[in-house]
Amino acid sequence: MARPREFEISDALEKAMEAFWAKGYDATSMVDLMQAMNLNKGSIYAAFGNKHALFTKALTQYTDTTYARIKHIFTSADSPQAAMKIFFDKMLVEQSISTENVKTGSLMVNSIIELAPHDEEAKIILNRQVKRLEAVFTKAITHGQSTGSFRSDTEAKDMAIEVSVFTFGIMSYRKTGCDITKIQNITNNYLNSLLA
Amino acid sequence: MARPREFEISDALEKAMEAFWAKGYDATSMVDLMQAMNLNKGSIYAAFGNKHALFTKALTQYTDTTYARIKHIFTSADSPQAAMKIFFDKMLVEQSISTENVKTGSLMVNSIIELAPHDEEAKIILNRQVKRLEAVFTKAITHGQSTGSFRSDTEAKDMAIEVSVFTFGIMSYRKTGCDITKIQNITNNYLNSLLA
DNA sequence: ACAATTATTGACCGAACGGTAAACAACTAA
DNA sequence: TTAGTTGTTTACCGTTCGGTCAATAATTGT
Repeated sequence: MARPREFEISDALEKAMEAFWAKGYDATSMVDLMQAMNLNKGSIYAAFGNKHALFTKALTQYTDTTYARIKHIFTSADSPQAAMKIFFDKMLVEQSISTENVKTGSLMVNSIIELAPHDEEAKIILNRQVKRLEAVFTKAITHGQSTGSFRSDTEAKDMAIEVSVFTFGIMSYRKTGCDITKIQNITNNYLNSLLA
Repeated sequence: MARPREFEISDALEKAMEAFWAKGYDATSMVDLMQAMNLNKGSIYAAFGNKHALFTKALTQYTDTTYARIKHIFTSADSPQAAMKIFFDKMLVEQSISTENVKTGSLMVNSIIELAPHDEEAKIILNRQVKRLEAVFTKAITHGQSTGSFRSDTEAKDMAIEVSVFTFGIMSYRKTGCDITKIQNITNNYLNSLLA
């Protein structure tokens, strides 16, 4: 053994994630990251390799914890429509009550737009997240359709993708800085339109 | 009078816009722009001021021409629902058959996500575009509701915002590189769900 | 106590960044 | 023809970028 690390990897990744969330991958400099993580440049490189590797690790930690939280919502809620409502509510709150209000939108959607077209590694992580969230939606909608609470005029899988698309829309639209209560209203309308 | 400019301002802005569309504002360097516009650095600075001014001018030209095209669709179509269908179709095509397929998504949504939170000038241009597009939607939906073709259980204005949000969603979701026919399918479903 | 190992620190690197300016070229008015 | 004006070219500027490395600090096994 030797000198132990003075920080927790996952704490550092969390801080890095917040920095990337606030400014995007490109616009977040190593200096920004050093300040956000409260670490020297050398320590960051020793622990994570380089800026891109740091990003993919932070992004993976983010997608994994987010997926776990969403999955938990859908497995513990009383019904599919209750789960969907909680999901939308939490999603909106998560975007708003963060540090300094700089974390607007979703790191997933932000990163898809900035990086997916030309960053293969990021794309893999992000597409994986999209796919598994859609699987959660599909399962809930299928269940909801079988009990008659969800509309049955559309295949569950297609409806799940539509929910995904709508979610992406909310995440993007919120970045215009519009009133959150307006968005809550729109979201409630949309949710109701999914029900039978 | 003196030596005339050897290029057209709007042509140069169009080329700049394509470059910004492909890589985003930050990631597009002046060298990228010089190549895309086929202009020397000095000429660009003489004509447009600096990188940010070039961007806002290119963005304004883009939002203005796009708005004109969309407005034309809604004023010349046979009915509100026909207009909405043409709008969604055109929107999807515009994202796909561009040069080298690098222009994915929408410059408006891409820019909102990258810049709106911290770039006040860009935010003004973009919010203006969002607002006037929503006005077009609202007018069409109001008309559609009065003739009974659109659902009337939601206020036209709210439904217009929902359409806006859904459009944002499509623009973002497309960046995952998913199959466009899948998206067309989802979009058709969504459009039908707006009708009475 | 002391070697071995690993983390931290801070100075440093070349490259790329946005931006500037002087020299040159092309046009007009007189 | 020439003076005045403006566009184009190109070399150059300071700054910031991501990244490296040698020196130093902290810990463990023996």
